[in-house]
Amino acid sequence: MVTIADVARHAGVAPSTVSYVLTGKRSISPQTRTKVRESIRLLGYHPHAGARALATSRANVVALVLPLRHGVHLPVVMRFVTAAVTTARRHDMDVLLVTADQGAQGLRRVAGSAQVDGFLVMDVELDDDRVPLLRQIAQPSVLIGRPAAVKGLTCVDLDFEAAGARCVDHLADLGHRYIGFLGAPSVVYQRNTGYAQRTMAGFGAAAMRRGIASTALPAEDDYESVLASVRSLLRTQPAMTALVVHNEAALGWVAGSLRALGRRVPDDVAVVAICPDELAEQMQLTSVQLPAEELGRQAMELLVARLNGHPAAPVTLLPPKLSGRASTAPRLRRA
Amino acid sequence: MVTIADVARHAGVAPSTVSYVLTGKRSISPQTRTKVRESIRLLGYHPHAGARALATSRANVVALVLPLRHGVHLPVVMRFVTAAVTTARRHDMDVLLVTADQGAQGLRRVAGSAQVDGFLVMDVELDDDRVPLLRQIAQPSVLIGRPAAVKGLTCVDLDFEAAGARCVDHLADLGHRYIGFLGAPSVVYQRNTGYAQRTMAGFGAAAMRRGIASTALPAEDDYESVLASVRSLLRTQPAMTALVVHNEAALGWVAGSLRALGRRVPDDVAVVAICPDELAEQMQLTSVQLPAEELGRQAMELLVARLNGHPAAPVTLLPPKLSGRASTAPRLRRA
DNA sequence: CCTCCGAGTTGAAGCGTTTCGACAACATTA
DNA sequence: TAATGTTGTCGAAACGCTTCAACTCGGAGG
Repeated sequence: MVTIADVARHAGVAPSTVSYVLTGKRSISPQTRTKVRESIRLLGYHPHAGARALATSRANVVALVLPLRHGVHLPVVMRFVTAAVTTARRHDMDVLLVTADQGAQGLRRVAGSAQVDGFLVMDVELDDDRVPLLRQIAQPSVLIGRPAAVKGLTCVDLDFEAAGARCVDHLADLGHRYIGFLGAPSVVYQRNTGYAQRTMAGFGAAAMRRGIASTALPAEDDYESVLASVRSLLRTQPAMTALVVHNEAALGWVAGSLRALGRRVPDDVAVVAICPDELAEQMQLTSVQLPAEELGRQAMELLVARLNGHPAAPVTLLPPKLSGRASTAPRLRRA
Repeated sequence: MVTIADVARHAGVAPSTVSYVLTGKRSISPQTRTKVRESIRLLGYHPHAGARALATSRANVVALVLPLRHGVHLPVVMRFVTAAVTTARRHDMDVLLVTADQGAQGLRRVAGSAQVDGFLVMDVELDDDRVPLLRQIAQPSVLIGRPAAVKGLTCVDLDFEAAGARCVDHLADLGHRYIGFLGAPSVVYQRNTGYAQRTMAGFGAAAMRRGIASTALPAEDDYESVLASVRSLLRTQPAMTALVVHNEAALGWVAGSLRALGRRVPDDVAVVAICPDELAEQMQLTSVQLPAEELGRQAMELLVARLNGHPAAPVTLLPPKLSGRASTAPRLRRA
């Protein structure tokens, strides 16, 4: 391995001078600078990351903690990952992959060994057992998702309340007055999953605000259950002309269920989904997107900022974006 | 930060003793061992990764180089990643994420700075510009995929020849005598993508071997093109009763195209896909799987073996597995 | 009884950086 | 001219760990 001493010898200067050329922390005469640069190039010198980490107590690596639970939409995770990595690289940082199955234990290990300078934790739930740990450790962290208590944390999330509301507004603007909501499986609401509850809340509040009748039900992810839920919605509210679906797994069965119950999309019932854009595109559904790239980028930027000592707001919410597609159409005024 | 010296002081021994307790490289009396262990636990000591890397010239980290090209199937990549990470952790290694867009340049940087002990490179093509570099650098590497020249490398791959052949055999056993092959978009064959060509080759050879008439065509990934390709296949070989599809993007249009041309699946034309299992499951297609987990696991095991100085075969091929589903059915003997 | 040996422990020398204080050499000010 | 900065460079001391050579201390072997 070629060391800084080799470079120094080759350039006829002291090792410290080489270091200063590299870091720019002291003024160096143009002559020596170019001489050193040349030696570095010639010898193919790369600073030893470990040595540097030891000397500076900075690893220039951040940990990316990924969920691998069954049920997370993998393409979205990947999108997020690439955005995060790209952003990290732009700040000369590398990314260490930590899987959520390693748990709080794994985080403690990585943090304790000073392998990373910070953490980016995806898929944080309302009551996440990693949060207390993240508060303890020396390294700053940024969370994707929003736990119950965000004090002292830095969280980034899609504004799910606004997303739910956005769906209502879109449908209301089209003339719909009776709207249904098909949510995640009931277990998702049972374990405290923030985004599901928040979407519901936003949906409900918006409907009230616009004077619209709304009904909500969870949906399991098989055809029979979806059919049952949709039937139940229609029975409760026979005049229902629009449906908001916040359940990726159920999405595939919604149109079929409606059809089976004698309703066509969008003529009889309009559908708006809250889901990854590619799914919506594939099924030609009007949808509110899950902005994976934007989340990844933002989260990493915030983390880098915190690493550089800048403060950050506890919560950053991304505004929802709605893309109109074939599953909603202007509602004709009825008699 | 709590250092090894702190632990040593607390336990009343020398730092070196603590180190030996940790690494087990010298015999330590049971008393001191437990005493030291206790101090470690009490103080919450974790060895500083950088310092360790510096002293041992081993980072205990491997780089995972991921493709992010458009067109790779993200869920498969994720599956692969999780298997690789899990396996790495089992050997007390961590994983540094490197995206392919950082190119050979990025690999050189990571290798040069001794950040990692080895490389796991996904999605290697026949003529990959990273291969020469991988040969040069100090760290060993394992490739997923097979470049043209594998001498001195360690590659893991699905046996695509066998996969192509397996499809033919399955269909031949069901009584089919005229089989078509719908391949990747032609650009994929133009740039040298090993797996596509190998599958074709295996398919063709098996057909010859079984005395079966075969025709092959590429397919672009929109409905019109797929339809055109299928029509063309049927025109060339009107007696065709089975189709092997090696094109994830086209998969969705195949049944539709056949239907549009008056053929039902599986009664008129049986279909076998070579694709990720979940896609096949979703569309109820008989398929040869892409064993992402197995590839990830095997690749990482091989890499770890090489890191420990064990030699490894240049090429490890995983046998294809076929899962029967609704898109193929036994062929009735015709008059 | 002396020597030799092995088990257990230690001190110190690295590993490759960064960074602080010191020091020339020269320019500026009083 | 003497005092005072400024600029560019250097030497040496960390940073926290591993590991080698050396040492001590019982016990076994002659």
